[in-house]
Amino acid sequence: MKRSKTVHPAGKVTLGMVAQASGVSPSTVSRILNGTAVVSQDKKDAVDRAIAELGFVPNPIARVLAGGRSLSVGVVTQSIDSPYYGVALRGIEEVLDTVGYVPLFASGHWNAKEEQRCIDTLRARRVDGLIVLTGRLSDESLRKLAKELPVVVTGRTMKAPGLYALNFNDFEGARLATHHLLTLGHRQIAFITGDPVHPDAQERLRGYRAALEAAGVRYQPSLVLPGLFHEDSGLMAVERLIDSRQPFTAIFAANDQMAFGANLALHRRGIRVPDDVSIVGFDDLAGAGHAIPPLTTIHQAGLELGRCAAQALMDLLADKKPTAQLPEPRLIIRSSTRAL
Amino acid sequence: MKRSKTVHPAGKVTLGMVAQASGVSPSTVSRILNGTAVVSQDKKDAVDRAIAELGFVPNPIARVLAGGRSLSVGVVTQSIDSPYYGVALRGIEEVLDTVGYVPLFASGHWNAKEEQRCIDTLRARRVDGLIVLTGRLSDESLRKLAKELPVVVTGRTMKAPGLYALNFNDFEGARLATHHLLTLGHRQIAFITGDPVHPDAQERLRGYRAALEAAGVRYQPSLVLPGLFHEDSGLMAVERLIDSRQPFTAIFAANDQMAFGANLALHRRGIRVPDDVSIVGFDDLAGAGHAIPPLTTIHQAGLELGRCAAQALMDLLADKKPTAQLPEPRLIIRSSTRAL
DNA sequence: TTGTACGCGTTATCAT
DNA sequence: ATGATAACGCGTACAA
Repeated sequence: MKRSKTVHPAGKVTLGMVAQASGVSPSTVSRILNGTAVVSQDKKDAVDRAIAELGFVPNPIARVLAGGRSLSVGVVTQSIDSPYYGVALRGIEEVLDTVGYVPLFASGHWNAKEEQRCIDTLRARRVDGLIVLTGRLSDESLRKLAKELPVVVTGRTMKAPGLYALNFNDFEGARLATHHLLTLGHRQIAFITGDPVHPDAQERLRGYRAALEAAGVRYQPSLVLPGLFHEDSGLMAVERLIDSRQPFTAIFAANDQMAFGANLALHRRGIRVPDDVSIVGFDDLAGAGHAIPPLTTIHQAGLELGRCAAQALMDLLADKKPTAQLPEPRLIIRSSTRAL
Repeated sequence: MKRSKTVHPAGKVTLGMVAQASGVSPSTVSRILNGTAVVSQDKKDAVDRAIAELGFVPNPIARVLAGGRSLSVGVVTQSIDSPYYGVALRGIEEVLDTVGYVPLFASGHWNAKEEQRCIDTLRARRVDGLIVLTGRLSDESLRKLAKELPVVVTGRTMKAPGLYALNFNDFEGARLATHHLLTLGHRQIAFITGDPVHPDAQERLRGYRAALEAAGVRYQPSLVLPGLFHEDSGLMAVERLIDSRQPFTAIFAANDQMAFGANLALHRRGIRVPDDVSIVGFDDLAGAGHAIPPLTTIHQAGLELGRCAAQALMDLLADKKPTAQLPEPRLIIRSSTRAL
């Protein structure tokens, strides 16, 4: 058996060469490649063979310039190294890969202007669709965008033609977390909020209050501390809380990073977790299970988020109605909480 | 004052239109855009004005098809959500952004075949250069690759035309870590290795042994536990160590993730850190400072790695000799180590 | 069902 | 210094 020639990695072999080698016209090759029209079986076989022989790989650049699909989708994330969105990117990559699509990532850094720039760059590269992971863009600009190309957005609830929104049930997650603490007998539960400009942060606060109310526990504003979703803000919040001499037996942090910070603040003051105070986080980051103590938290499947978003976008691109749904938040009980 | 027209995000305005509007030929516009040749000031002014008026944005797709630069560079990382390489990606993004380049990320999952696929995909998209973050590709294939386009590779030491290699001093980092423990009076220092197929892992083992030797402490194979660079392997290594009843007062883990796992294993057995045993990690991940206790570790600037790699590639692309150098490893003393 | 001819937006080459 | 022209590799009317 003769082996076929070495595949040229950069794709020096052109569609035209394939056409020539198989004795058909370039259009026919193109049609076979894209399934644009019916082609007789024998020509198709000849072309397939030529493609294999020559190691032909379509040039995506030429393809898109000629008006075809780029088989790429733009992903606007906030920070390429975000501990939470990172796994979502992996989920996206995973499903795109199975259908021959390629993700193009760009970071908006929680800044509407930058996000818009990312989108412009991505569109200039002719992505077929766009996934926007949360961010600060207005619903309005997203709506407009969706008129130009399919868009999947996470972290909000909205409806628009050409757009699919995927949102977590932050309210329910926070309710679950607080309810867990309540069940353990805690009554003085501090809450470290996220940056209030995030709708998520507001929803989580609502969930906290709802759980309190349902249990007949009075809501105490002095127990809610402003946070910014990062470790240091959680740490400082707890230091302030301790200094305020406001008694508390548990802390619910609006995300794991702040829970880690809170945990450290407690540790520094010699307060034991969970013996003296319980902590629950939110997100279930990769590190949560290996923290000391392992953190009880709300699992917010980032991986699922990515997968669902990608799947929904593929549906949109195929003119199918997306049906992907995020799983409901789940309480993961580990070792940072215990009965009073 | 009349405002200029709304910028068309997708770039419907073409170079040809700009040429027409400013009364010059397309070639002249192109020349001005790329600085390819000298153009008279008045024509340049006219063109610049037209560009601004029309909100013209060059189409990168057409640009590259026509044989120009794509102003994009491919980055093959191992996992898009790697806690360590993630920040390197940020570093890359950061410097590319300042010079108008765009990164295209692809994940090789520590698999030479997949890495090669990534490279092919990236090259098909006509990236101007390539950054390969460590990985399993052979030096040989990298060398060949570098003949086709500029390549920057991290995690190995090699020289080849068109290629620039950037490597950490893993040996010195490990030596530093071990030496720190030795200085604190520890003599029975366990070492959790990384996956031995990584050259890094071998270097770190060498550094550990060298420090021991320099201090006149006997190397005990029973104190070195195989690990796989992730938390669970660190955890299991320590469980095995404890069960072996081999006495030890300190642990040096070849990366932070394994150190976290080790820490958890100790915690589960009621062994206190650093009171009973000291731990030092390697990498200085984002979470290391907020671990309980905050982890003493070797700082291996991932951000710098990314920045240097990007800078070196930009140099290569500009036909300049890259000079970027990684900073030497630094010992970060936090709270997981203490004198015996 | 298949082929021809043209266009996508830009850059390189060759004139001038 | 500037312009005309021909690629770049593919998709798609349109014609056959």
